[in-house]
This record gives sequence, C-alpha cells and structure tokens, in this order.
Amino acid sequence: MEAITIKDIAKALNLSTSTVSRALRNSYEINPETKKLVMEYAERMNYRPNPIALSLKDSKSKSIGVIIPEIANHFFSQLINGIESIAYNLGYHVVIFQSHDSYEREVANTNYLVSRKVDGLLVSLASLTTDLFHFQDLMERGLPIVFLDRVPKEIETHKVVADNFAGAYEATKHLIHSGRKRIAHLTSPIYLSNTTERLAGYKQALEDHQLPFDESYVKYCHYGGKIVSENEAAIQEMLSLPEPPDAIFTASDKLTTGCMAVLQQKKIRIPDEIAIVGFTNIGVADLLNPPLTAVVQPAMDMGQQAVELLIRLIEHPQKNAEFEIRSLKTSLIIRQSSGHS
Amino acid sequence: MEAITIKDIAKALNLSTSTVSRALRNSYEINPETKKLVMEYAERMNYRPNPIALSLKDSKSKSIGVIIPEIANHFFSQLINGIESIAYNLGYHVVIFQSHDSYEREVANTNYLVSRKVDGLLVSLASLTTDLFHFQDLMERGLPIVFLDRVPKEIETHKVVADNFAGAYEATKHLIHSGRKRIAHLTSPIYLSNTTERLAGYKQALEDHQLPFDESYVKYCHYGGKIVSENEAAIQEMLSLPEPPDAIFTASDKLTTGCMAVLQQKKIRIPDEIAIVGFTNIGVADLLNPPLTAVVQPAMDMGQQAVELLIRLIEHPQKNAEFEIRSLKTSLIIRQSSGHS
DNA sequence: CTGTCAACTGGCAACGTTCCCGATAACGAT
DNA sequence: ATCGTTATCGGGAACGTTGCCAGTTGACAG
Repeated sequence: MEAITIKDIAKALNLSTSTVSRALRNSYEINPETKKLVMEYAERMNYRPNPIALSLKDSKSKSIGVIIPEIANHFFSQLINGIESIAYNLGYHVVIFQSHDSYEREVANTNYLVSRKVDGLLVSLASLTTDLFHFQDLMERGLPIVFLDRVPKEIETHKVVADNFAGAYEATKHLIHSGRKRIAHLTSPIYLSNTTERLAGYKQALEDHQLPFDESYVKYCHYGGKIVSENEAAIQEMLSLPEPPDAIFTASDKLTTGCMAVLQQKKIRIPDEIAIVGFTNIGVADLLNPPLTAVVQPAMDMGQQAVELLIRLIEHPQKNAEFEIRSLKTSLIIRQSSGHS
Repeated sequence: MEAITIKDIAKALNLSTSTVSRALRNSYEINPETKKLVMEYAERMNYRPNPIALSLKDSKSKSIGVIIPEIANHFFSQLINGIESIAYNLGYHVVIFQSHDSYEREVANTNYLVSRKVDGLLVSLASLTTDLFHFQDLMERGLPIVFLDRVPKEIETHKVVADNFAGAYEATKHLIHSGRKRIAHLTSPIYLSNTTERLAGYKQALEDHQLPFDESYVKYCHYGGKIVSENEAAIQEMLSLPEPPDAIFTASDKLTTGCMAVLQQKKIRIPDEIAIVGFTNIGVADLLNPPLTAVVQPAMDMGQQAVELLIRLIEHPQKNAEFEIRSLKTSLIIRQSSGHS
C-alpha cells in the first residue's frame, strides 16, 4: 500500500517536489534532461498520481455520479453501459448509485456524491421523488446535472428522454389496428414525466381513432410493478369491470412482466383474451410466452448522449443557459403478444 | 459548491480548528458549552466533513470496490443488491465497476479503485482473466480482497460461491430421471472455477447413473453466450453429432437464453426434442416458452455474506490467515423446459 | 505563596499535489 | 561593470482534517 509519491521521487533524485511535478506534467520550464530523468524514474517506480490529493486540491475528481432507480432492470443496465462507454473514453470514471425508487436514498446518494466531489451528476428520478430541492440547490451552486429518462419539468438543464408520446401512440395504434377496442393502460406513478407523456400518447391514439378514453382503464402502480400485490390488484380491478379490456398497454419492464405473470396465473390467454404491448427493454422478449410485442427504447444511445451533454457542461460551463432536451425515437417490435393477424 | 469547512466554523466562533474538530467528534477534553456551541453552529450551517480530506489523511475511504463482469445480468445485479444492503448499514459505500469480461478492464478498474483508496475489494473474475498478479500483489500489500462466484484457486482469501457441484449434479440428475439419455453441457470457459465445478457435478451425476461421459457433448463458449455466433456454432456442432443430445444443461444466464433462442429459431421443440435446464437467475423464467427449469443461486445472500467477510477483514485485519470458503446451496426449480412428466 | 494538576484550548505538521513567487546562474547587451 | 533576459529550479502555501505537543488558565493542597 506504500504507493510512491512525488516526494519520494524528489528525494531520490535530489530535486524539489515542484520540479518533479512540473517535469511530470511536461512543463516547458524544465530542463529536458531533468525531465527525462524524472519521467524514467517515475515510470520505473510505477508512479501514479494520487487522485485523492488532486481532488482535495482542485475540488475535481474526473468522475461523474449516476443515480438511477435500480440496476436490476434491463433498461437501466443498458443505460449504464452507454454511459460507461463514453465516459471511459473521455477520461471520466462513473460511480453508480441506486435510489431503489426511494426519495430518502436519492437524497443520501446525492449528498454522498457531492461530498465526494463528482464533477457532475446524471440522474433518473426515483418514482417517489416529488421534492426536487436537493437537485435545484446543487444546480444553483454550479454543479452540472443532466437528467435522463425520468426527468423533472421544473428544472432547467439538459435532458435526454425517449419519445414517450410517440412510442405510446404507436403502441396503442398498433393495438387498435389489430382490432382491439377496449385498451387499458397499466402505468407508473402519475408524477413521473414518463407516465404523463405515455399517457398522453395513449390518449391521443384513442382519440384519433374515435375510441373513447375511459379513466377506469388506466391504473397507476406506485411501486412500478415491484410489489406484486399492487400489480395484481390493479389488474383485478380492470378485469372486474363490466366491460373488461381486450388489451393492455404496459408502461415499463417490471409492469409488463408482472402483468404477464398475473394473466398467466389467472389462465387468461394472451393474446386471445387480452393482448399486450409493453414499453420495455427486456432482452428475452423473444423467448416469452407468447413473444412480447414491445416499444423498445434506445437505452444505450440515451446513456451515451446524456454523458456527452454532461461532460460538455462540465468542461465548458454554460454562460447563457441554452439547454437541450433530446428526445430519442423508440421502435415498436411486433411479436405475438399483441395478436396481430 | 462553497461547502462549509471546519476552518469556517473556527473563524466564525473564534476557536481553533483543533478545538472545533474535537468538539465535533465529541472529545471528552472539550468544554461542554463549547461543544454545544460548535455542534449547534455546525448543524445550522449544515456542516459535512470532507471525505476526501479524510481519505487523504488516513488512506481510508469507508468504501469498498466491486468488480464484476457485467451489470446487465440478473445474477450479478442481485449480487449487487445484496452487497449494497449490508455495506450501507455498516457505513460503507459501494463503488461498482464492470470488467465486461476483459482482463485489461479488470486490471484498469482495480488500479483505479486502489488509487481511490477503497478499503477493500469484492471481485468476481472476468472470464478472460488468467493472470492474477494484479490481485496477488495487492493482497500482499495488505488490501483485503474477497472473491465471490468466480473465484481463483491460486489465491488464499475469503471466498463465497454457490455450491456449483451440487447444483450441477442435481440438474443433471433431474434430466436423467426425466428420461433423458444424451445430456449435453453448454458452459463457460474452462478456466473459470464455476465451469470446472459444474462440469464435475455434471460428470458425477452421469457416472452415478451409469451414463457415459462424452466429451463431444460438452461445449465451452469463451464469451459466455454474449457472442451469438459462438453460441450457434456450439449448438450446431452438438446437433450435427451422429447421436444428437436430447437434453442440454446450460451453465449461465446468457448461455441459457442464448441456447433457447437458437433452438427456437431452428424450430426445435423444447422439451419434446431437447430438454433444457439452466443455471440461471433470470427473473422471468416463469414466463418463458416453455417455462424454464433452473438451478437458482442465492445471489442476494452471496453478496451479503461476501461483504460481511470483507468488512470483517477490513476492520479486524487477520493476523494468522484463517480463510473461509463459503459454499451456498442452490435450488432447482422445476418447470416445463426439462420435460418432467 | 508556590507547586501541582486538571480542564481546556491553540499551534503545527502531515497526507500528495500544484502553483505562485522567488532565487540562482549564465549570458549577451549596453 | 551593470543590467535585463532566459533557463532552470526550490520554497512555501493551500486544499480539509486530525493528532500530537504545548500552552494557559484556575483551583486547590501543601
């Protein structure tokens, strides 16, 4: 653990730490011979600058913090892969934290990352977060933040999202074209940006095809499908309606698989009795029973674009705030669960 | 970004930094009134100690590094959840890195984490790692490391693994009892501990049931199923055998789904023509077509036990090395893909 | 009235690095 | 010979924190 420092080099070579420091950074005001001497010695001793000392000095860390709801989720893990690939190339390290959709943990993670002097933050909001002060405060204090996927309306900064409206519109339209008349929508808490956008796309598609919008066909799951009983209850309510739905458009990974599980358990045939289209990135959609029709988000791409924006923000602090909102196209992959014929 | 420091408090209260420091740490040698004064002021100004300064001073960081092959994998993401839950409670932070099964990235991640002064390392080896010097060196220099899941034989430290032998044995036995005679094994690179243990369990089960072991029924996929063509090729080879297998025991998440995809594409019926048992933790095994019989690892538990061992190692440095190897029971969940009748 | 001992508190160094400011020498120019 | 310039290097402070060593009181025993 006795890492070699600049001081050790200075002592060994009978130089001052300043000289060594400058030699290593290839400063013009150092004798080429001295430079070579220092560099070779450093190389030989496998010298590595201590990032902690640098962070302390410059309040910078060449690392960015990522706060997402959870890792065990296809969409988010693909997001991370996108983030890492770019950040790595640009010399930044990525520190990942899960909020587990809890407001408290989101705040705690944020504080920790800030105290660790990350140079910027990439955030996808916890589903239970309504108070945004912890982010607003940070932004005012000058910390670059970029939101992705689950973004707040109230905060002005770069944002990267999927085109939720179009995705939902297309999914709903597809169900309508497949002959479904009573299309339900199983979704996340209403205060997530995703939720409202997808809901809007769903509504618009109904309207454009002269189908009535029925509020009782829309169910919001606070825990996004993670609590099985909540899922079950929501679906049960739908099924108990005088006119139960003949299709369900589900709004996330967990909600989709949760929904399929419940239907399967109730021996309801997909798509014969109820068709399903999911807004999901699960990798095994092909292998499901039946294969799942899904709106797929360009997760990797979203991650990449978000880091690019963030790093740009870090390295060229915005003077006159001109923020971008990038909306990336989703794609509908049609398989059998939607009962296309 | 102008965080308040101990110095600011000292200045504001006309005290020295030492006094403030001790007051905050509730030292006995500080006047209770001074203490209260300092503490209240600190509270009011929302003082947070700078962890970077502390790390620089003590070469400690109250954080542990995790290096795993990849996040987008059910088994590993559950592992992380286990790790986080415990570490968080014990006051440690978790920094996650993916090796993407590349030796170079594993080394790079290791170096970074070490330079960031993590207090210990939790590692699941990259599938392409054969040289272990980077870990051995660190251990000799006193850094606590605990391996889990994919562990090296050559290094003596705590290790947490699933009981791969028993799991594989049970899976194979189950296939045999279901009437299968020609059971193939699709697995990872041979130099992973997992691979050899599972292979051994598979062999033993065959032997105990008077079935011949045929080397051509065993296929090693270097990239663990991530390269589809490799997968396809391996399976194609099996199918082209004079006596193609009537069952396949697959050794990992990706291998299992990859295998199912190939069979499906080739219109080979599961389990009628070929039965499948996977060694996997995918959450949607129930929803697959057909529902997948699987050996499930107690991933969460493995993660938890591994951190516990690591933190114990960090806080009570071992004098006379007494290392544990914990082997956790797997469970076979029988569904339809194995064609049990 | 002096010495001793608590009870507090301050000063300073250290962790590893960079940067500002000087210092020194050589050397040509005046 | 004096001066300015250039090239090369060292000293010290600073980032935030802790811990060691001193120092300053005041009280109290002798």
